Amino acid sequence: MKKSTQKRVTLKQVAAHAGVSLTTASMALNGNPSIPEATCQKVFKAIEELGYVYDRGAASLRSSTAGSGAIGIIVTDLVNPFYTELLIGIQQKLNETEQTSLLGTTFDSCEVQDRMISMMLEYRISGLLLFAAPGTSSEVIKRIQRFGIPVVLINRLFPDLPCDYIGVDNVHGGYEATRHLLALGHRRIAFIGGNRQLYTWHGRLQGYQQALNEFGIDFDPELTPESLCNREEASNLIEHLFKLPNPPTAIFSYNDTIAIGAMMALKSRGIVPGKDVAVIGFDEIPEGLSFSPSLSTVTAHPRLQGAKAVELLQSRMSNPSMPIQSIVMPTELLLRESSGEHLK
Amino acid sequence: MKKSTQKRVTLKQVAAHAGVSLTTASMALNGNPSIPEATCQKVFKAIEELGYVYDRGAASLRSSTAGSGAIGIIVTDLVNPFYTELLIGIQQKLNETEQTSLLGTTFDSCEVQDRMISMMLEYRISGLLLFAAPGTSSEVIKRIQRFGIPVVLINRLFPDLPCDYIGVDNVHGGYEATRHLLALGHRRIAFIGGNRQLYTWHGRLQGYQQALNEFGIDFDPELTPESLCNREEASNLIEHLFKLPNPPTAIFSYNDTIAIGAMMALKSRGIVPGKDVAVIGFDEIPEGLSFSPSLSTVTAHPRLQGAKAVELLQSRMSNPSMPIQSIVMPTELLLRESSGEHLK
DNA sequence: AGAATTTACTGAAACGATTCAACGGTTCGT
DNA sequence: ACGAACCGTTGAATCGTTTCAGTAAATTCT
Repeated sequence: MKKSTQKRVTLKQVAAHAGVSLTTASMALNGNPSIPEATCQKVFKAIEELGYVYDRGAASLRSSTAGSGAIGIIVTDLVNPFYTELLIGIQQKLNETEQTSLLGTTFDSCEVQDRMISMMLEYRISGLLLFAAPGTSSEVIKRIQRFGIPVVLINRLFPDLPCDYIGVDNVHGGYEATRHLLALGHRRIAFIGGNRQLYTWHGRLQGYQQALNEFGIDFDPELTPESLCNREEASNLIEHLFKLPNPPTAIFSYNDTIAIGAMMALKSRGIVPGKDVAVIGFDEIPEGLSFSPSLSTVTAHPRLQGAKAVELLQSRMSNPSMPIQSIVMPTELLLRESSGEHLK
Repeated sequence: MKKSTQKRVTLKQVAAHAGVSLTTASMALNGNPSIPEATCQKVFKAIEELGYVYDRGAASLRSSTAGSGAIGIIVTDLVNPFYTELLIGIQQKLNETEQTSLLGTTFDSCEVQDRMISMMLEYRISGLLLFAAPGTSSEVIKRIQRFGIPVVLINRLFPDLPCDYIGVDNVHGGYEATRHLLALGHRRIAFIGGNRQLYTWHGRLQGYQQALNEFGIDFDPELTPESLCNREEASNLIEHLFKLPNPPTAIFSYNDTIAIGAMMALKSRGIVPGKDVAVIGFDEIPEGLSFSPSLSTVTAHPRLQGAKAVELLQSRMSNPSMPIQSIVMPTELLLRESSGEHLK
């Protein structure tokens, strides 16, 4: 019942308690080399005894150039496990370096994203990991950069915008997946899900087309239906696709979530993925492994990508004049059950 | 190539540009009713024209009682989709109310958690949603409360600690699941995974025992092996369990992640879950629906729970003297394929 | 030994907002 | 017509920290 919402202990009180000046205390706290060990000890002892906690807001007020030290993370949609995997990688890395993060989820809305960015600017983040919502204008990013805040774009590249970027090799991933299906003997291969608003979609489509070309197969637009990235939409796609007079025998899916939705829809129609129809996804989400049949996929190494994104941001933060980096991570074709065997 | 890391525009400049005093500008910004519409317009026009961004750090410096306005979220382990679901619910709610969040992931380590809490205190969060790591001492929470920061505990209740709490009815959930299995004719029912460090584990076990009692079945400690919450550990559990002279015919799993790991292990041994062995999980993660057989589970409505946790924190923040709340959400038995049919 | 440097520390001015007491001017009540 | 109440506005103090310029004592240099 004690209403002891104690007033915050300030550094001034710490200084008094330690018998030094405010300035000395501040310097001791920041490990300024001109403060001798003994004095530091006194200050830290006082901090301990009084239960002092540092006020980052006040601190970053004076040193106006640096931000609060926190880094912002904006992702579009936690519902897609790929983002969760990415976030896990990011958080693990941040834990290592003991950094704090502001998290925002846009749920694919640009307005929400704008609001989020404004908020983060108000909180004076020191850096931003941005997984841009579809339709994001490059102006939005330029605005952040104008405040001197480093930005790392994840999986979404803006032409003509000087900005660090990390992504995966969508073209090669799409190429490898499609090529594998072609090598298995498939000739009607669909590329399903995702949409042309997505930067990654274009790359994966390009790889798909490249492989088709190599095998001298004509591109059939009917086999590349677009969709949002959820299971329900994927189900509709399958519905539509298997009503065609000449349905596909293999499916390369924009991502794993869609692949799983598609496989569920196939199964409910009595079509066995991995046997009647080959399926390959993209991303590598954990669910792909537990699904029957287990999902063959082009892995983007999402956790590693998250970790690398943090590393990139950190090097940018510690060295603002470093040349712009564009990291394209190699993809890897992960063959499991859903891609099936060679056609007889 | 413009090195135009422009200096931050301050409210003072805005005031000058609008032809009013700093005080007036501040009040206009905060919607103080004593500022007439016309003046507000002038100020907002100036804000627009100068590209002013509010500095929350500076603002929260003066009004020392309130924090920065951001709320902290600490979860243990994003790898378990349950937490992701919870986080989705939290983020959706926060988006509605346009609040910013600091996210920390402890990966089940108390030291990391301590560090995270300290950080969040330094950033002066206005409230904390805490999914406490196993082994967390109640002292840690008391410390936060001493700073006058509202805390909402999720799924982990500390006896004798006056603190808001939201969780699910573990006992009833465990009871219903077990009872259902008993009603199907099962008599060897295992309760697998989780461990006694977890508050929720005890509740679920209690419900399990209660149901067994009701059917006059002796509790067999061999049927309640503990484990960490991941698929590999679940697999080991199955390995061990099905080496017993008298293996179980039904499994009630501490959570869905373990249930899925267990079912994968069963399948790889040629045992068909939903037919040879009944399985029921707890939580309701999306993966449970795509798995074959689809996972019967006790849903904790994770997204709703996340949303409600935010609501609870918000009411506490707006009304600090409100009596302590303990919200226990009802569970619901979600019957799908894995629980099977009545034994012949 | 006297000057120059170093060492250990400090006072005071920032940083960008909030907030309180106070201002002159209009309107109201009686 | 006089004081009270109100309105729109403002100057100045304040929050907790950093940082610059400066000081007095101790050490080094020549």
